[in-house]
Amino acid sequence: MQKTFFFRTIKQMKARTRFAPSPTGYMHIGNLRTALYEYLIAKSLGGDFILRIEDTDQKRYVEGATDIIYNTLKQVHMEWDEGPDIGGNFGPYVQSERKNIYGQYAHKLVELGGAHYCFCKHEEDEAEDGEDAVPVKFDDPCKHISLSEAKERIANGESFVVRQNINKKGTSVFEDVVYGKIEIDYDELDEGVLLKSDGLPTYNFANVIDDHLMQISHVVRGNEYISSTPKYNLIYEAFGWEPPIYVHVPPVMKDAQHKLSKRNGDASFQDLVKKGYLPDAILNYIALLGWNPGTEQEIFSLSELKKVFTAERLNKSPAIFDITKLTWMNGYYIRALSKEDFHKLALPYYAKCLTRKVNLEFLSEVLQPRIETLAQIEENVDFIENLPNYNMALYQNKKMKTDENIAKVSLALALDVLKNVEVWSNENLFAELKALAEKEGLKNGQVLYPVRIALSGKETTPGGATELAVILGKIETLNRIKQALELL
RNA sequence: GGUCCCAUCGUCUAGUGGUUAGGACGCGGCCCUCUCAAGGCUGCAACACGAGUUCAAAUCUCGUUGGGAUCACCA
Repeated sequence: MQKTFFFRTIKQMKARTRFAPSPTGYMHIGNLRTALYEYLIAKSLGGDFILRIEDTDQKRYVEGATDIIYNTLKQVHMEWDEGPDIGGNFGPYVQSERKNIYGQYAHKLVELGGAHYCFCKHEEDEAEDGEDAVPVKFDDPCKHISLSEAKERIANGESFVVRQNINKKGTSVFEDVVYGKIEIDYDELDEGVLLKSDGLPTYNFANVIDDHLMQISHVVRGNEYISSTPKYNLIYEAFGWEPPIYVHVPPVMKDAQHKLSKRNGDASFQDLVKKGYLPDAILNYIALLGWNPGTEQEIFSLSELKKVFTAERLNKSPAIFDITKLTWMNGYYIRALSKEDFHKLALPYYAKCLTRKVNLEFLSEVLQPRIETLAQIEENVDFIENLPNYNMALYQNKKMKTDENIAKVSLALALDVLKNVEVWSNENLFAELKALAEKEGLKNGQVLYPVRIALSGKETTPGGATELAVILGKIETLNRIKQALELL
């Protein structure tokens, strides 16, 4: 008996957070960061992370959008403990399937005095009175309709909404984990619609009902919800429920004055992945946008984050998304990959631009430390497929002490040597050409530089002369040198 | 406009009354070097402004300025 009680208490105190995106077909970076923080709060406290789909706005529903949500979370390995696809004890996890629940609670809230029925006609597009338009607080005449009359009109089939009552005077105070104490006058709150005429709830109502019913302990959301939080508290209060712990997070910005947004054409998680960013790197980067561990460590795996994350170290001020730093971090992750893993990731990119048979394994080795996004592969390997038409002036290099004349001589010498090389490895080729330079009284660069140009036709290449030779293979290497000799 | 919130290098940030204001990205230089990278070393670079409290303020208070959010049958 005692034991059961103890267990139950623990269970009720368990941390439970929820990621509640609406299926708009776009995984916003800011949303993903919120999801991460929700996940980390739950997991750092040994709790559960719940996925809930907020589709109460049927106008915004996009086909296939939930798959994007599932796939994104899977790609970054944020596994959810309950959700539409896997179920759980607090389902359903899709708001449109919870319509009846909201209806019941909405009517109950009216009985409790926290809301009233409203029959006002909804103005679709209210005329804007120019820039001076000062929103006037809506004073709902329906608030004065008696409950019995309202019920009668509803019974007669009249269209209605349930609208919140704000009867309190004075100041609402609540505590937020990141912003601290927030005070807002009840006068500022408007009596918003809770249940729409289509019978579905607005976010303002659904989130309260769901968060309570699903026993969510920490509500994490954008700070744009701060000003309406007192309204939610009023609903909790009317029902006699305990409000959750609030964690409002600042937005992720594109620049000092604009949020990162789909509307501005800013990159979504999918876009970044498409551009060659690694999911792990993206996740690591956004974790640090508004949070820091208090140490100087910056590279974190998800499991490391679970260990060190605390919501108390979340920042209050907005953070600008810096693609340059993400790119650096992505490069770091690419370099940290095993040879094999990098090669696997590179393969699809090779397939897009290479048909020539070359040593792809070795190509991957030289490429790995040289690129910061997988998309940079293409620009680095283009010369392999087709030798570009290059200017002979490329053979001039002061530091290497070469020019067209020296190139002509050393390429001819190199050709003779390479023709007879049997072991076509980087080490061996380098040793052979170095020996050649020494024998001929040339500087290493006077041999190697022209060879590299002859093989690539480019000023900069991923790898030196002998590395390119290994990638291209013996036959193509000899061909390209012969070709260069003809041009010179 | 009312209300709420925010303010340290260009960017992400550390800092909770006494620091040469630290780190990371980026940028410059040097080393290494078969080009370019990677790696190592190094340099430049910030407390928005003004009062006040205090022996002492990036840190506390007030104001100013700047920015953001919110005021939907969207979330």
